[in-house]
Amino acid sequence: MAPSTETLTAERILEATEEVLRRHGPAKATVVDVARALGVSHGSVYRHFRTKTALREAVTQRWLDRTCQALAGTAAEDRDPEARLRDWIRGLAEAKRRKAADDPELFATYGVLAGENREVVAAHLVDLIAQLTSIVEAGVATGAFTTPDPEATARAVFEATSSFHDPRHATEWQRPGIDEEFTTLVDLLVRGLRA
Amino acid sequence: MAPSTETLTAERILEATEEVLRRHGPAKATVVDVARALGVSHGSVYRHFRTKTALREAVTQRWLDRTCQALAGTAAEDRDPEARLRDWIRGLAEAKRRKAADDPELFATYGVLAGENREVVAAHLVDLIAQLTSIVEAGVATGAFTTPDPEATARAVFEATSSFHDPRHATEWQRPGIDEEFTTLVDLLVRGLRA
DNA sequence: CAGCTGACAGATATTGAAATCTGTCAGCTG
DNA sequence: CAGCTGACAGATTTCAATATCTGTCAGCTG
Repeated sequence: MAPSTETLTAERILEATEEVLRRHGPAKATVVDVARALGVSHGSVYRHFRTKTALREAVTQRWLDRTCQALAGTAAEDRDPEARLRDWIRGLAEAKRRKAADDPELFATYGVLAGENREVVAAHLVDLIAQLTSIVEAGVATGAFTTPDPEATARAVFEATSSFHDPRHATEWQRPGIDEEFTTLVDLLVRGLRA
Repeated sequence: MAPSTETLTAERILEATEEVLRRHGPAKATVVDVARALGVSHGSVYRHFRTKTALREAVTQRWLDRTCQALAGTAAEDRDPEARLRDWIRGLAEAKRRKAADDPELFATYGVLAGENREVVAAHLVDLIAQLTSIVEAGVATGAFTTPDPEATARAVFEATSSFHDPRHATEWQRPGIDEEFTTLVDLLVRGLRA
């Protein structure tokens, strides 16, 4: 790849890393490949990321943050909490399904990265559950929902729907009738939440 | 291992296969190992199982059937459906957790086998969901539960609790507070089921 | 002189030849 | 003669030599 005149930034390295991961897959993507894609020596990459592990961690976080930001809107809106809860969960499930369907190889690659970076994933889940908690709390405030512990309930709703958003279940997202199954489950959960 | 005077049966081969899998793990367990453990030539094993794949399938089914049978009792009892539903799900989750905790390596081995034998697993899930459906139907009959489609609802309850019984989530079964999370989720689901 | 390069040591991955395994079957054995 | 054996061909796995990669750093460059 042609050397660039632009400054070498962490962001540019992360972009190149994602591209290299897309091309080569998680097993064969090397720091040397990333440097080559940027037209620099691999030593320069190490100036921005201490280790290959740190680079992979950062690219994983970047990927997860994108999902988080897309949902933050729904979580912060000021309207019917029940509808927002439905929209939020559906948004999460559909975002994941779309990514898995659009580029299965890249999705599988990030599945591997997620497995390598449990702590980054854990922090991501904390973020997501915090968003969901805020919706449940809003529902309790309007009297739409009843629960002694909104945080625990939000976690329960999140786990209950995990087969529709956890990448480990991605192979099952193609079966027919999955939309009906999802709706049945969300209906059941919402009934359990209601006052 | 000393040659045995007993007749060589499919069941004896399956027992030996499980032992070999326990000792060597899924990657290194060979048909020759199984034959050696039984004191016969590997040709004899092929008299009972057409291929190594068929042998692994059979041993996987045997393993899954044991769980199924343990739960069939709870599903068939004649008492309060709500309590039975709670007991059944808890029984399923605890059986899996116990196996994972007692012999993590063997559990991981069967995780690999399950991944290799999706169809066997699918049939197992059909069985389990049928059991759960019979409990939900009993609840609808007594008026304890309300649902337009007991089978779909049973499936929803099964999927909702999958993070507590699906082996792919086994790494999370050690975290503290998991019992409370399980109880919170089952309470939520039961509330949704009630008339 | 801030940022980059490229040679280097140790760690990791690739490769291809040798060893082992799978699945078959003609013939042995009780 | 029903059931088992063991030699065999082709497929797969192992292993050790070879190549590549990671992470460092002294020195170059703009």
